[in-house]
Amino acid sequence: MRFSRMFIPTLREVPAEAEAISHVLMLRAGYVRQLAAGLYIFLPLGWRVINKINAVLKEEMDAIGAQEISMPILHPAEIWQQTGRWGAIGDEMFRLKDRSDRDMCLGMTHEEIMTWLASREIRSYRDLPQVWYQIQTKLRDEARPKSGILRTREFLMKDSYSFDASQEGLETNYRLHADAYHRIFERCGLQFMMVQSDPGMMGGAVSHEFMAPSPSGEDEVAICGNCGYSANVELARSKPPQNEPQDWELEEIHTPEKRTVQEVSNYLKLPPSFFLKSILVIGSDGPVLALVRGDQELHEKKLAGIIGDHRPAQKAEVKEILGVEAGFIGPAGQSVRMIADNALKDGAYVSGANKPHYHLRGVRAGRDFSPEWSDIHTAKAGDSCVNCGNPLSVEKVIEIGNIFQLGTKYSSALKAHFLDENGEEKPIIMGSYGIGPARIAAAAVEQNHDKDGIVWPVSIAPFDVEILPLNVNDKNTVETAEKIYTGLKEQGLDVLLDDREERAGVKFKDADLIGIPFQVIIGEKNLKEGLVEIKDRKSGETVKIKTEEVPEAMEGRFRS
RNA sequence: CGGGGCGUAGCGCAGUCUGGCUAGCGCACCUGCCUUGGGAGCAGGGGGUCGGAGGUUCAAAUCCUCUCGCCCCGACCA
Repeated sequence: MRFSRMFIPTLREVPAEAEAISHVLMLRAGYVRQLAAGLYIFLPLGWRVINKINAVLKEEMDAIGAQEISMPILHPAEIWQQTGRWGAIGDEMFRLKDRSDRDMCLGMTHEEIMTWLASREIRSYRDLPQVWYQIQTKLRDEARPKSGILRTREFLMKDSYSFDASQEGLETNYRLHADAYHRIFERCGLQFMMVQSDPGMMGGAVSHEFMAPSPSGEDEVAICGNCGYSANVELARSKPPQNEPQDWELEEIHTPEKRTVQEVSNYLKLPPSFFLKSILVIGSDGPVLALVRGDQELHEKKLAGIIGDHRPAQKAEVKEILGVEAGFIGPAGQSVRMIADNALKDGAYVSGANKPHYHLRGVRAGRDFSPEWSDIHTAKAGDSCVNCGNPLSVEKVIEIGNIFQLGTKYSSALKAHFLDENGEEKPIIMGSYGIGPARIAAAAVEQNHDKDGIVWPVSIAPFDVEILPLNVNDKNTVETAEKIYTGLKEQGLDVLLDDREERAGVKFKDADLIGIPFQVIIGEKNLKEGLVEIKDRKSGETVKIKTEEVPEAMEGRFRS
């Protein structure tokens, strides 16, 4: 491809709207343009990257026996109503009506439609297993699209769905997908990890996420460097550092106007970890007092996993339900439902005394209050691993893929049944598996760039080699460039020839910005000695070689 | 949806508080000359409903009201 004829609108300056590094670089290097919030155009370079990623996806999916199909994006509401998601999903679903006033929606995922197909076509255990996938557009009316192509309202997704006759079959397909995902992300040159995740509204019991560490990531994972435990902080369990044992007698302490843990902590000169934080929430079955240690944060989702949807109590409600104003509440003597974090099982604590301007020192679980126990705090760096005790670290990550064991949630709802060996009718056991190609691209840029621009992993770069004839008015330079260009193409490489009539500096800057892995630099002076340079974009290393050695040198770089 | 910021040429911005000449600067773009190893130089040139609507005023990019859009933080996120 000739640079002069390819649409590569590079920018010298950073567009004001871009914040995330991948966003800035992909705009500047001419890979994408924004149409509206969360809607992106992929320009020729960007689309080449996506296609390279998709090719890897297809190879690896085909390799585990998955079959590519294509589903509509426009869906009838009826099927979504049958699984209950028409009602369960809120504003995030794009909804519309067709000309005959029939409710429709735009597909945000395809469990429903895939299961609908299975329900009509699969009759017998002999038809199973099946694994179907597609690489296709999803639409979600995100509350807040952000970070360029990391979170958009319309995006491509490789989604696959497995259909099995048994749990063992599901587990096999789940493992096959996990293995394929490892190969995919490795081939795409990403640093990544597989972590336990919360299945959320997808339903099902087991799920994992594939996470690429990056400061632009929206998620956080807790990682144990010792035993390998890793999980999204949404469900990561941890043990906060233990307190020194105290032999406090139960005693009321006057704490005038001191309400928050921080205030009382300063006042009593006692670290927050010796406090017991009481948080009253209102659930669907009434008020619940959540108890966490003073240095920990309550995790809403973990609590929701136990009591369901809930909201914080208002000040008036606190007084009405517990008989004391907020800031001085504590578990001792209260009779509402209590859920306490495991960290509070041992030791003595300071809590509110349920009496204005007083706190209680020496409160002990079992003696002074008897809650239900669970892990409801947010895991944070420095907490200990629940498996091995090693300190956990917490990292920001981009979610690049996920896998779910769905079970029979969708097959039961849509009557996707099969007859087993005994002639018994059973729901198909399903799994679903997703990867976002654009997120792979963005994560690759986040993880591979320098001050000059993008440094693409070879496997997903838009081109393998860029040729830079520095002076296109020099006949010898042009002829050499053309010869090398033709030769490399014949070798099967994707080659970009910067044939523009630009000064050398401009070509160097653009080449580094665009980030193609190798540059062949053709300058007049070297050429007089029959030499050209090959630059490795990643290391910055340059070697001079004879013109006729270029094909061999490039072959060597791509053979490995 | 809550909080904050921004909207002036393709991009980056100044001008807005304190209304007043023909709306300005850098880059990009076009023409010519020149130059060709890290975003050159000189000369000339094109490009603007100042996000939109309404209002105040002799006069509005600037003040007022409404509205649309984009970004960031939070909530949300199948």
